[in-house]
Amino acid sequence: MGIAERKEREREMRRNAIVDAAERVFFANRIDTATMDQIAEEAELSKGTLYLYFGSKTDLLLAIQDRGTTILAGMLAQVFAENRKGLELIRRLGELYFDYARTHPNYFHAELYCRNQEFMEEVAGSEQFRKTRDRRLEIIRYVVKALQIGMVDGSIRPDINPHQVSLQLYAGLNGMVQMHELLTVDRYHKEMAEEKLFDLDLDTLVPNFIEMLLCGLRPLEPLPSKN
Amino acid sequence: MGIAERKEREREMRRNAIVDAAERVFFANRIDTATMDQIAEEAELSKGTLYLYFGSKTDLLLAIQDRGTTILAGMLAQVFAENRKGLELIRRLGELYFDYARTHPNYFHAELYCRNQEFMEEVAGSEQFRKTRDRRLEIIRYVVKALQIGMVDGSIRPDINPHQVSLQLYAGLNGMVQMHELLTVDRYHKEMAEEKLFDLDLDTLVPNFIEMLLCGLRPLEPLPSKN
Amino acid sequence: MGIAERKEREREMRRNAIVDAAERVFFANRIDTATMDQIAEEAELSKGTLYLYFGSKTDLLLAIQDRGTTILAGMLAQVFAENRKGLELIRRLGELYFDYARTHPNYFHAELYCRNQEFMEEVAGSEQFRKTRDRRLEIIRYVVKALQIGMVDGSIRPDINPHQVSLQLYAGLNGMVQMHELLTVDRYHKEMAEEKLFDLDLDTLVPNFIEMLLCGLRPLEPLPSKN
Amino acid sequence: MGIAERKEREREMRRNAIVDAAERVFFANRIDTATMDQIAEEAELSKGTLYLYFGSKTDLLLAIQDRGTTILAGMLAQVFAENRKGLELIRRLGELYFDYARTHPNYFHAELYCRNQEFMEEVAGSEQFRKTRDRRLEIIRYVVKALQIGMVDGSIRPDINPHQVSLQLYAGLNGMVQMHELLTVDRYHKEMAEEKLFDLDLDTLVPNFIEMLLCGLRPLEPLPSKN
DNA sequence: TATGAATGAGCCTTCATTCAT
DNA sequence: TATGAATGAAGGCTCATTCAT
Repeated sequence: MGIAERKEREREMRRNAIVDAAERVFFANRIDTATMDQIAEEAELSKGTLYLYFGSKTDLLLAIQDRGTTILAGMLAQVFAENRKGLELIRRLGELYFDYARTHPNYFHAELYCRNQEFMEEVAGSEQFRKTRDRRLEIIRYVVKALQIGMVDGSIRPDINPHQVSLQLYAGLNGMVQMHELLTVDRYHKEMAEEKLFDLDLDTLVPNFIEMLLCGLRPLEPLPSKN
Repeated sequence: MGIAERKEREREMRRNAIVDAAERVFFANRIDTATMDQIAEEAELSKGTLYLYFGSKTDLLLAIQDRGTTILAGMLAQVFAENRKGLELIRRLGELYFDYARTHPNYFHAELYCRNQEFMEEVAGSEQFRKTRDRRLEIIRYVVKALQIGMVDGSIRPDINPHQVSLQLYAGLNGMVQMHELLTVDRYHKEMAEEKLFDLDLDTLVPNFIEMLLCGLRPLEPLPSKN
Repeated sequence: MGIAERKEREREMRRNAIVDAAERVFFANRIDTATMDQIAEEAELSKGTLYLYFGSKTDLLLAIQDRGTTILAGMLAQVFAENRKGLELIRRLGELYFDYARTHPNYFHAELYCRNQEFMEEVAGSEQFRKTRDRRLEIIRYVVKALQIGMVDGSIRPDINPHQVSLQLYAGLNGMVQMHELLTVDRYHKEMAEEKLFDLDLDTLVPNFIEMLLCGLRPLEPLPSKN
Repeated sequence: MGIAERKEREREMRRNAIVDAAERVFFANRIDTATMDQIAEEAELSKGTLYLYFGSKTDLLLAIQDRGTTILAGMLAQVFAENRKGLELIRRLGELYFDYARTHPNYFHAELYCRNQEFMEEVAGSEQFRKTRDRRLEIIRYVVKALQIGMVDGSIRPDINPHQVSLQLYAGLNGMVQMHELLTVDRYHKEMAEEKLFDLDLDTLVPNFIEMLLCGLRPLEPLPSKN
């Protein structure tokens, strides 16, 4: 018994070590220039061994993405521990997503890298992909859950489709955070921000956007209650 | 004189013919699998000639993106011809952006393909890039303009920073439309939509999102006016 | 003693089981695409164990070839049980070789696969190879034997060198049967046969060839006997 | 005009130079161990250039085979210049095939290497292959032609199917020459020959075999000559 | 201006074999 | 005896870009 378990444990550790090495390589430079040779060297393992644990370079990237998503899911899960109104939960989820993007820029960046038709077409069918996709859906389910809570406690309009809106919030916020990343990191957008082509405040850009989104969720008529 | 002009005209035509060919190739399959050989053959030109007109394969892609942006700018410009309130202009701009994505999926897709750190890092410094970037800013300036109009005519809250908000609207809507594209095209998201993992209506997803954004732009207190 | 014997017996059984598995894998697709991993899985054994019984992948193939040759030898041996003239024996041996190729195409094919300089160079020196080679010689000795019988009973020219001729018959027939296999199996030759590039009858091709060979074995002057 | 021709000529020369280099590499060691890197180095050309002229390593091998077949065809063609009876033509064709195998062992060896199901399956469909195959058929057509001549001039039985018999002669002789090559070159068969396991005379082995084949072609009735 | 032959670095993946346990 | 994780060399092929003509 113990022996099988130990083997399993060791295998898992090695798997993790490989992902660690892959992260270092993928994150060191541009993701698309990383090579399996580099990763093998970084992991102090032969290239063949890499393929013992991961079917392809892409699977490795997917595993990294998975780590990121797991971290994010962990952050979001805690929100529900506190007792809050639905709208407030939504705000917190949004803020945490932004926090995540800033505290784990590499993971966030890796996700962006993978989120395009070309990449997905290549990946479709991989086992690793299915796993990653499912974990991804979890994230959105948190939003659905928060919306439903809000619809019940009255902090959110009761006439919305929580599935539809969760996706809108997720997609919209994602676009905003992605833009924020580009403005922060990228030479081109940096210019735009710094050269004052536009008058921007990078610190409030995303939080304000979240507030903007929340406006659309609030119950339409606070007036009747006034009566 | 005439000679120089004719030469210039001819050069421009050939340039266009090359971009035409590049489009056909890039759009025929996955963008990332297109090769300069294919483009040269499609253009019935030698590979060397391609490099006489475009510094790199990337520049070619940028030129295509530029075409798309030009089309979009043309669509948006017309909005201002009509006499509307600022908020209404914003709505129209949003709707047109969505229209654009649906009626020119290839151009839209090309833009998405280019909007990532890896690609931009590679492109930075290219002449073509500067041109494309500027045209891109034009788009956002339309939003700024509409916001300013609205701030004056009272249809939009006066206490916003139009630069900041224009970017929020642009980025947020972009994220939403990108998601819409994935849901429409991609197997993975298609599943999500069709298998009813989520209860979605792809036709109203984006329009409703636009309305949600507008909520945040409306003047805060319609109440006083009621009194 | 009993223990040592049992162990030996068990070892032999396992060895056979491995060859069984190897056959299934080698014969399932193209011989050259089979891998030791596949064989190990098919044998429900670890790869390491395979190497406990066979020194190399090639040895495994050699063992398979050996099986084929053993089958063939068994078929040929029976010919001598019947009481026939030498020339008739030769005819029967030829026919049986053809029968063998048709009834055991996989074994025959494996032999062809191994019968080339490249393969043999790699194999030379292996124990398994020596064994296979010897069994192969057995086959030719049957031909020698039949020739000698015929030289005595007058059905075959007495002025031949039976060693030399046995090899000629073996090699010539082998070339013919190999061609027959290609014409039957291979797309390219199939074309040739079917598209009537050549007017061929695959059923009589080999038998007629055998008769052609027999012509050269018959005593030169049937005339004197006429007197 | 002249310019296009010169280019074409240069291209052909380079193509030839590449095949030259490929020959040197393929023939230096075992055919199956040659690599494109080696060939590129030998040709003092980049690997990429190789692929400009040949679609694959296999095509290169096919081109070499083609050279061999062309040489053989050239040798055989001359036979018909002389005025001979059909049977004599057949004998000459057989002798020349053997000559070819001895004077161009590398080409002959290359052909043997390619003549197996595995290789052909891989090659099927290649342009180069079609060319090679056609040239190969030419060879057999010479045999058909000689047979037909013999059937007319009475030196060959008139009741044969020349297509069928040509293939039998070709295949049979090929098997014999292949065996001769193995006996000459290969360690294993060499042993057999030298250790007197068999009493063989390598010099007469093939010629005698040809005579044996001819026996089957002669008109059935030498009887009339008795009159 | 136009050509297209040449480049050559680079890349992912495969697999027979070994060896510590 | 049996395992299976690890090896690592090998290998065919691609393609953006250059440059002599």
